[in-house]
Amino acid sequence: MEFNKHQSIYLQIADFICENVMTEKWPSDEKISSVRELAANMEVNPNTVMRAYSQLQDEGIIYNKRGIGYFVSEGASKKIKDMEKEDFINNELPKIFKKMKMLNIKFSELEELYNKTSNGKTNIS
Amino acid sequence: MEFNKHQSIYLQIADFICENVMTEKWPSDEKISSVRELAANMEVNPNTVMRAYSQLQDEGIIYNKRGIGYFVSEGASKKIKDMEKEDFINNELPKIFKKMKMLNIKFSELEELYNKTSNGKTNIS
Amino acid sequence: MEFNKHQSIYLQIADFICENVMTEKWPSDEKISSVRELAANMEVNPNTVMRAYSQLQDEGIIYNKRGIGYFVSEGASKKIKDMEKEDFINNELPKIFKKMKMLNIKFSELEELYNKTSNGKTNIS
Amino acid sequence: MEFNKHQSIYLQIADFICENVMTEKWPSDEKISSVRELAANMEVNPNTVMRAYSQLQDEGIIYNKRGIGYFVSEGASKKIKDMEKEDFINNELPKIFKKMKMLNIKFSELEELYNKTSNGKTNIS
DNA sequence: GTGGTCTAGACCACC
DNA sequence: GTGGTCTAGACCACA
Repeated sequence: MEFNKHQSIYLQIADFICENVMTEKWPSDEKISSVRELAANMEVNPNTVMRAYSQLQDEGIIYNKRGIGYFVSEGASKKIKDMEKEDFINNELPKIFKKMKMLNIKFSELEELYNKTSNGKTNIS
Repeated sequence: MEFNKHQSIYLQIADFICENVMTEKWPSDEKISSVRELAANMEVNPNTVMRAYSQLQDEGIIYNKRGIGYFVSEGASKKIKDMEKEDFINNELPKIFKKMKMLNIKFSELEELYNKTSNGKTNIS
Repeated sequence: MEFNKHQSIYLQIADFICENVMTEKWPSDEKISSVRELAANMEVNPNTVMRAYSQLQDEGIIYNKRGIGYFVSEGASKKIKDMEKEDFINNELPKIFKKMKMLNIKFSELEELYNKTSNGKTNIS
Repeated sequence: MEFNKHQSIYLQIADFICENVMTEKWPSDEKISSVRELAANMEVNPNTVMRAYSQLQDEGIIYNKRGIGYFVSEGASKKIKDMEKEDFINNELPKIFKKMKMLNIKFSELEELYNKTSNGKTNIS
């Protein structure tokens, strides 16, 4: 895994896990990789993975069975989706729209770009 | 000036300058505040301002006349706009669209939100 | 390490590193001294070393693994050589030749001097 | 006049004057531009020109007649030539040769480059 | 342990 | 007056 240098690694790992949970690639009550295993895969210090897991546990996304490992919480997928959606609409979108105005990007251009990126992936729908 | 604690001060100063240059509030060849002066205004250490100035000089946004001060470069406004636009389209938008898909937000919803935020500013005036 | 007073210390440190990289005394992906360690060795403030490292990182000569340290970039040796060679041929040589003309030094004299300095090192060994 | 940003302006002005003296474009006992005049031409602070003149006066390259102006000293041309030649041979050349070795530039390449730059300018001689 | 940022204060060369 | 560099020492986030 490659890391963006402008964000801490543990947050990027947490995001990576969230994505897998949200898309239900890792469904509820599934055991996720052990700290050491994931650390080895990602070529990262186990402490760093641990920190990501702790944070997700605090947020209720995953839970821990002592001596066994970490598991995806019931309803975690929906929970993440709701949180992210709220953040997206209330915090991110306003910034995006503001930036578009500053850069003189019209909404119609956005539509064009959206259609371009969608093509080839979402045929027929 | 108030600073966001999640980004370094010198970068926020650089952004602040970029905004003034981009909007041409500070036109080409205009002298900008001296290091010490800006530092005093912002209640910040001169070294911190210096760091912002140095970076902007490296990027060609401002230039220095020795013993006199820093000045806005020719064409800096356009340069910043181009850089930001490129970054927006190539880096930010793909992330946004990806997120929208994950969150099942349709483009039509985006349009709605856009129109909402635009109202009150662009109507009748 | 002793520093020349006509050039800033951080630049001399950067040059020192470049030399070690160029001659491949420090090969690719080798970890270089930590900021504090080098600062202690050179009896210099860590900030000063940091500044040298930052600049070299901007130039792509070294890279950073967070929390671990700085490493020599892939191909840095060749990169430095190319940069220096280009500078030598395009910027330094023209000045040298111009000076020679002004001082009425013929190319044959240069050759003589070159052979003199080479002697003692390349003869018989 | 355009100034190199890596050397102080007053030194570049001094060099400029030396060149004119050395090539005898400005012969002995010729009056040179007044401080103000040169400063205006070069778009530079008069203090900066003054500093260059002072240094050249200290070195005996020019002399001052109070109330009248600065003049080129007797034998200044030869004097400069001798100083520069000595410096060139004893200080600059060794550095140049050292650099050539580091960059694997052979003397024959130097010869080639020399012949290239000389052509077109020194025809027939 | 690592780097990264910031402060306070100093000194210098230069304009 | 301007910028540029350096020091000493602090604090923080991160691995």
